[in-house]
Amino acid sequence: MASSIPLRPVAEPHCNECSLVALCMPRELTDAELIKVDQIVTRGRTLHAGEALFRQGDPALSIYSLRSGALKSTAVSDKGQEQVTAFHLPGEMVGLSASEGDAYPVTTLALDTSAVCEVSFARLDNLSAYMPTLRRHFLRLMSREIRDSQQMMLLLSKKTAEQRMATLLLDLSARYRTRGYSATSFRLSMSRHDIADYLGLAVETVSRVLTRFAQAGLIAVDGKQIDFLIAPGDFFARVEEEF
Amino acid sequence: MASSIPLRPVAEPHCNECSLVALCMPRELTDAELIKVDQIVTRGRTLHAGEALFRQGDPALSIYSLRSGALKSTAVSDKGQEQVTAFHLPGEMVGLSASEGDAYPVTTLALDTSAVCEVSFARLDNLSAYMPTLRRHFLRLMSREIRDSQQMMLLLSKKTAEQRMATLLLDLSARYRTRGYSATSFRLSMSRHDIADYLGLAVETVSRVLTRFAQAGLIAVDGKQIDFLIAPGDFFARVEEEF
DNA sequence: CGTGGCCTTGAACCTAGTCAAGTCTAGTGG
DNA sequence: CCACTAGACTTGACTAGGTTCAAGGCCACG
Repeated sequence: MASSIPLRPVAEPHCNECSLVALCMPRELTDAELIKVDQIVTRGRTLHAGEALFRQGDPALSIYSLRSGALKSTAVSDKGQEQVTAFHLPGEMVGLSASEGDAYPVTTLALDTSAVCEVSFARLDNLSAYMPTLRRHFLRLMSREIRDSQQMMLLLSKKTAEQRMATLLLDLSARYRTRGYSATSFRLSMSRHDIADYLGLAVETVSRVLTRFAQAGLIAVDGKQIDFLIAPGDFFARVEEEF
Repeated sequence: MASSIPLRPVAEPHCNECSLVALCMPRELTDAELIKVDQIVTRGRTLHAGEALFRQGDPALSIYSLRSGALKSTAVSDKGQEQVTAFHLPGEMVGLSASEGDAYPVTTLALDTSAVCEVSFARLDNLSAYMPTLRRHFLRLMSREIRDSQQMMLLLSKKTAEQRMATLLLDLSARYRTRGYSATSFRLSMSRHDIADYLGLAVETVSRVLTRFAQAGLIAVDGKQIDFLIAPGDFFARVEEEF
C-alpha cells in the first residue's frame, strides 16, 4: 500500500536540513534568511499521545510547527461541548488562532507521538520586520486558516453526513499526498469520536457512514486503516449520486 | 429608544479626525504614526444596498474598513449553497480572509448604503515593516477572525436554533453598544434569509424562533426592529431554561 | 483471560427542513 | 391617492436526516 517515499522529518536539527521546511516556511527564503529563521526556532519538544501542546486559556507566547506525528485542536464551550477545530499534520503551523500574549483559544493535543518546533511570537515578529517574505508568509497562513474555517462553516451548516465524511477523507488524502505519503491508503490518527466532534455529527453517524461507504465499494475500512477503492478524484461524485 | 449618542463617522476625511479610528486602528499609535497610516488610506467609496465591495474570485489587492452602513460576506459552494460568513459593522476591517494577490474567497455586499476606506495590501505591508504596533494590530485582527470562525463552527455544529438566534442577537447588541448605539433597541440591517444563511437554519426556522422569543416576552419584534424586553445579560439564561 | 474503551448496529424519537398557503410591505405606475 | 405586484416574512402540516438510547462486538493491554 503506502507506495510513496515518506519524508523523514526527524533527527534533522536545523531548518536548512529539514525536509519539511518547504511546507512550513516560504520557499522564497534565501539560505542566509533561513539561517536567521533557524536561530529563533527551538527544537526538540516531544509529546506522547494524549499530551497537550498547550491548553485553552494558557498565555500564548509561541506558535509551533509540527515535525512528526499528528495533533488535534479543540475548543470547548461553557457547557462542555467540544468542537474539534482542526487536525494537524507534519509541516503545518499550529497556534495561529492566538494573539501574542493573549490566551490560546483552543487546546491542542497529540493524537500520536509527535515532535514540534517552537517559535516565539516576539522573536518571529522582530525578524519579520526586516524580512518581508517571512511577514507575508505568516499573513498568508493566517488568511488561509480563516478561509479553511469558512469552508468548515459551510460544511457544518449545509452538507449531509456523507458529504462531510467524504470531505474529510479527501482532505486527508490530499494532505498525505503533498507530504509524500499515499493518497489512497492511510491510517486515521484520530478516533471516531474526534471525527464526530470535527464534522459536527454523532459518533454513531460517523460509524454508519463509513460502513455505508464500504458497502458501496468506495473504500475499505479496517479500524483506523482506510483504503480508497476508487480514485479520490471520483470519490465525491460517487458519494453525491449514491446517497 | 435609541437613547445613546451615535458616533458620527461620515464627512471626516482623515483618520486622526475619524471617530472610528479607535475601532479600526490600534490605540497605541502616535499622532505621527497615524498620519502615516492616513496617507495610505483611500477614502470615499460609497456602496448602495446590494452593491458589491468585491466578489469571490476577484484579485485581492486591498482590505477595507467600514465607515458607515453594514455589509455581509458570503461564500458560495460549487452547488450554489450560500454561507454568510460575517456581518460587518462600522469600524470593522473587511477582507482579511484574502491573501495579497490571491482571489477573495468571499463576496462582500452592502446591506445598507455604506461607505468604506480602502487600504492597499502592499502599502500596508510596507508601512508595517517599521511600525511594529501596526503589524501586531493586523496579526491580532486576523487571529481574532480565526477565533470567531471557530466559535461559529461550535455554534453550527452544537447549538439549537434558539441558541443560535440568541447568540446572534447578543452579538449584535454588544457590537452596537461598543459603537455608541443602544444595546437593547436596534434595526437588523439584514434579511431573515441572510440570518438563516448565517446561522445555518431555514428562513422559516428563523421566523419561528423570533416569534417564540417574542411570545416568551424576551424581545419585541416588528419587522427588522428588535427591542430587548429583558437585560441582554439575562437573555441567554432565559433562552436556555425556556426552550 | 478479563476488563475497559472504542467501535458498530438497531430502533425510537425529535429537531429542524421542506412544502404549501397566506399575509404583509414597499415600491410602481395609473 | 390608490390599486397592483413582487418579494419578504409568517404560519401550519408533514417529513426526514441525524441524534439518542440501548445493546453487543472487538481489540489492546494488563
